Amino acid sequence: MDEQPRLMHSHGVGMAGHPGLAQHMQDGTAGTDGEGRKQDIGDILQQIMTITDQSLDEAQARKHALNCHRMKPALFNVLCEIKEKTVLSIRGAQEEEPPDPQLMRLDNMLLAEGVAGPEKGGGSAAAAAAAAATGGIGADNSAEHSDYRAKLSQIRQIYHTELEKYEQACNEFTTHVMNLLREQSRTRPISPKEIERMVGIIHRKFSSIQMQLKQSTCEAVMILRSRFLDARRKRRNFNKQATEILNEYFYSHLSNPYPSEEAKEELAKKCAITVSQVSNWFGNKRIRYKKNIGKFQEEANMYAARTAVNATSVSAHGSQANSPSTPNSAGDLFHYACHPL
DNA sequence: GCAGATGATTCGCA
DNA sequence: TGCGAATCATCTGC
Repeated sequence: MDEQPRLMHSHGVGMAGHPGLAQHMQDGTAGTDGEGRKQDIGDILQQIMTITDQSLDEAQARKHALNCHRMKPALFNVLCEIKEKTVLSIRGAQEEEPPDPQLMRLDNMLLAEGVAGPEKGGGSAAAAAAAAATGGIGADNSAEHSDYRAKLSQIRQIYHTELEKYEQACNEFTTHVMNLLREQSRTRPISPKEIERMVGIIHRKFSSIQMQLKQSTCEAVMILRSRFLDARRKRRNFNKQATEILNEYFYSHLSNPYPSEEAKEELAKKCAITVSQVSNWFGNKRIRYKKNIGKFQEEANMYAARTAVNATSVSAHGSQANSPSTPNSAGDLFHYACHPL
């Protein structure tokens, strides 16, 4: 390709509006007949304007004819001058933009969820975090986690495929435009900066498409996550044994039904539930007992009786265990019943 | 299907 | 941060 025409250089001042052309004409490189010159320039411009309407072969032939045209250098100089003026007016318009905060947020979120960046077990950390947030340890967790992981991995795969597609399309389009500009630089002045600017415009367009992709990926992850959390909300009643253990502790500590952290941990272990479930249970129990002592009286009596039997048998064996499930005394029940929460 | 029971969540307070 | 209170959502027995 001919590199020479692409160079933009300064020109003398002469004819108003087209000083380069004037100088060019004055130094004898152009024709002498004024009307003929106008006609020549009119022709050459017309050919440039219509070159894209022609077939490839026709266009190639025309391009060749244009490149060899005797008026081409003069026209090229004029275009160079017009261009310089235009460039001055647009200079500074393409300064480096700061990174888009929304894009940064999306990137961070995709990274945190394990969708973007290196694969970290397909978002198992996120699944674990979601599970931890609900305080559940259910036995069926692994199945739900694997389901969550599978779906997240699917989202990740789609995201990366689409991203790759966009990047490929962007590169192809950029190359195409650059080739076009190089080709056009044979007939009109195009500076490297201008090409750079055009590439920048293309990249910005494609990055806005990428942002949409990132946004919809984030939405998909959010929906998946909320569905996962909703699934965790499904409650299961504790088994009878667990309820017995919790009730025994509650009624044997009626004067102060607030288990310590250690006691909660021990109860959690015995009942095969989490500490937070123990806390929930005691919270619910206290409030419901307080609201309707009469209704719970029978239950309280039953556990009090059981407490008495246990205490007797324990004392008979000469040892007074102090485990959370070991009831204190029936006095507690009386005290609590008389002094409700 | 309905009412009551029950585990979980949320919010305000100390 | 733990608790009480209100509320939600689901389970369970009828």
